[in-house]
Amino acid sequence: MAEIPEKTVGRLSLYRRILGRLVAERRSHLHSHDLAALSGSTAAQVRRDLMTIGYQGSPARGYDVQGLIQLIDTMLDGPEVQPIGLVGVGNLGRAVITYFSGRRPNLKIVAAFDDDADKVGRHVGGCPVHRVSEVERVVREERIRIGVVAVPAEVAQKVADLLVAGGVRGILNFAPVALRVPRNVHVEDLDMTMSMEKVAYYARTGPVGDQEERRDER
Amino acid sequence: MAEIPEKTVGRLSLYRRILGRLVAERRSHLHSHDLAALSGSTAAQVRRDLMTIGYQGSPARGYDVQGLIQLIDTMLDGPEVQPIGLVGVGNLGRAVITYFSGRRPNLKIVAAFDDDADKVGRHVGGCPVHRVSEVERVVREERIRIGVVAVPAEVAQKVADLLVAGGVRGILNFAPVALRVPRNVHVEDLDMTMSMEKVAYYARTGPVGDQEERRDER
DNA sequence: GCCTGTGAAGCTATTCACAGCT
DNA sequence: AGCTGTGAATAGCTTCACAGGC
Repeated sequence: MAEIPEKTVGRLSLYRRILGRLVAERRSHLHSHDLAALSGSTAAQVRRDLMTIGYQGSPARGYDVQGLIQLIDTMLDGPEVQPIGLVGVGNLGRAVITYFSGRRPNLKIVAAFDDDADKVGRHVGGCPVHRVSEVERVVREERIRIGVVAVPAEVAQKVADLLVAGGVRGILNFAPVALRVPRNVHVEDLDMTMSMEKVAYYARTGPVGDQEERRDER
Repeated sequence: MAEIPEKTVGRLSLYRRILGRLVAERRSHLHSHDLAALSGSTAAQVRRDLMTIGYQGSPARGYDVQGLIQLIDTMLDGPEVQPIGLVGVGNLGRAVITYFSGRRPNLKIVAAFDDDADKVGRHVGGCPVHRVSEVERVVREERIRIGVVAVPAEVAQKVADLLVAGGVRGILNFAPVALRVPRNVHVEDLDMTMSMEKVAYYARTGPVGDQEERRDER
């Protein structure tokens, strides 16, 4: 299977979500420009992306919604369920657990970790909370391949080390630090502060253009 | 003032945070490769970034920490405080409010909005919660320029419209939809599902390379 | 006519590599 | 020797534009 470029993976994930909604509306086909409008992209971009994963449409009907979803599923998720472990059950951690419960059945948060005595031993969103010292053991035993770091910056590296020791292959990192991990572990940073500061910058200096033009009319 | 490219803005925000920690450690100067190591970037990248904002170092001592922080401050934040409004006081909304309280004094969440009767009229993290129907009025009255959308996807567009009507110039969007806004409003998407799916993809297919190599040794 | 698939062009971002300074 | 500043080269990503098909 060919390597899919990072940006493309992101868009495919977005396309899939949009297509899921279309299925609910009994829509069976759509054209590249439809998907472009719905995803805030361009028709050429959509065609290029689908080309990368080798999906074929027909000029007459466009792309088949069901078939496309299925292909994206196999490209991105693979066949089996991927168990996920999350460290840090604060507001953010809880939000993440809630967000994911049931949303993508193939990506399942199966264990949470926190050292707050009020949380250990209980369940949050159907997910058992263990002590942080148990990370390595549980990750290994449950064959968890993906870790979520939702702890303060000060302890993020320590937590990442534990996850890696347990054998995770990917980390979703909410802490605003550059984690050091072995090469074969993929880190995806999701940094709220950085995003907020980007918005602030563009809100302050951005284009003072015509009020009525809209993003997706390109 | 020149336009700073989007990617660079992100890295500058990261550099600033790192430099802040260095100040606490009484470090007065650092070289491009130091900042590169701390931020998970490369020395050439750091030099290029600092060049774009016109900061000068000396080959002997490197870059002055305090001066650099100050320049990034003026480049990114501007002089006055930017008030922020947040819609959706669920776990995620609360996490965002907590995250930002006090962290960057120039970016202050001054108003929250939710329709849950248990929340309206109370304070969350020192921030008053209004009814969603009040968004436009409060945004206008408080001169809020930045909105945070932390509501479910179904109502995100409606909320964005209210924020825009009130006059925001930038939106930080946590909802997994492509918001349609006027051209002069900057939208920054922060999509957990997408990031998680990216991690899952790379965790599954990523390099099976040598266990011991580390990210930042380039 | 309007669509897809795609080579080629165009753009943006990153990295190289080296002159110049200390 | 080791650093910064930067033109030039490279790599990566997006858009153009058009052939081919219904």
